[in-house]
Amino acid sequence: MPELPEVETVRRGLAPVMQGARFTKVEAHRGDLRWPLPKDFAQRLEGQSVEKLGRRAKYLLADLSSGEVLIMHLGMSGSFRIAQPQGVQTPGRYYYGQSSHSLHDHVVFHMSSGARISFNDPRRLGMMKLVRQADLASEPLLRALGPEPLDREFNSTVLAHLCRGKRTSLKAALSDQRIVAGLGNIYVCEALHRARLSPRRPASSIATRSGRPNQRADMLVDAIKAVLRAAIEAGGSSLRNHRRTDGALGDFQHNFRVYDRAGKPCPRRNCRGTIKRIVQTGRSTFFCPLCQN
DNA sequence: CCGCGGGCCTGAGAGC
DNA sequence: TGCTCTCAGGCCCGCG
Repeated sequence: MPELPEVETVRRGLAPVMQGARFTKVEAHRGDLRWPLPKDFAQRLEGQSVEKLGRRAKYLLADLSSGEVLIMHLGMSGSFRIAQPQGVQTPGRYYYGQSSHSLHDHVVFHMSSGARISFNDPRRLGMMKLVRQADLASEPLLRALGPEPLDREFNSTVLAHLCRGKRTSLKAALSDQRIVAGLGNIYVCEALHRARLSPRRPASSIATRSGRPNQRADMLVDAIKAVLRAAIEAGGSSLRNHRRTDGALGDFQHNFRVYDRAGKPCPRRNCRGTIKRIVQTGRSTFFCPLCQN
């Protein structure tokens, strides 16, 4: 499921009930996620409080009072749902007892804030891992990640430099977490359409031979930032599994310009093209062959 | 270094 | 109704 906007939506939902709260009880119903949970997973969390819930790329990072960091990834189908205890009922929320815990709720956090947080992941391609804070910089999952696209430091100079000399396609380059961290199949397609760039174009073509950004690089960076901001604003995109932590759907899927719109007219003003689906590096790419060059 | 394909999993939807 | 096939928002690994 989740790309940067979905993960950020989840982070914003979880932060109010996790930050400053303590794990009073942790249930690991299934430990065989993408990688097995450590045997002492629950014990290492129980009693610890969450000092901060952050995000890096598509990873959620909970800084714990123990000096460890809980790294969480939603894989393709992971989601978190918050249930509030009876007594602090808010309309539209799920409550204890109303849906106790369902088939794919593999991990459940009970927090001192009163919230019960369930991690649901049908395909079990998600993961959780505990590492020492001091080891975070050398953590293999995070070490090679490229810049955060919404940070100031992500600009056309940086992107052009990273794409310099790359003969691989723009689509593949933007999907590569080492070049820019957090984009996935949807937002790469959407950003390229907004930037009017063909997904088939060589990545190197956004840079001059010496690695300086050209106009295409400027367009692309603006498009990436714009689409991610808009998607976060909309609470992410709900196709199959993504939900906000209160169970509500995200809204951004209604704003897709190309993703999953093969055969439909290009939404760009005055463009008479038809959205096409092709396969690149084993994944569907959607684009308008007329206005994306 | 690079691209590609396979693998990890389950479930939804299409077609027969 | 039920079977089979394909595909899905991610990412790691090994091959050539």
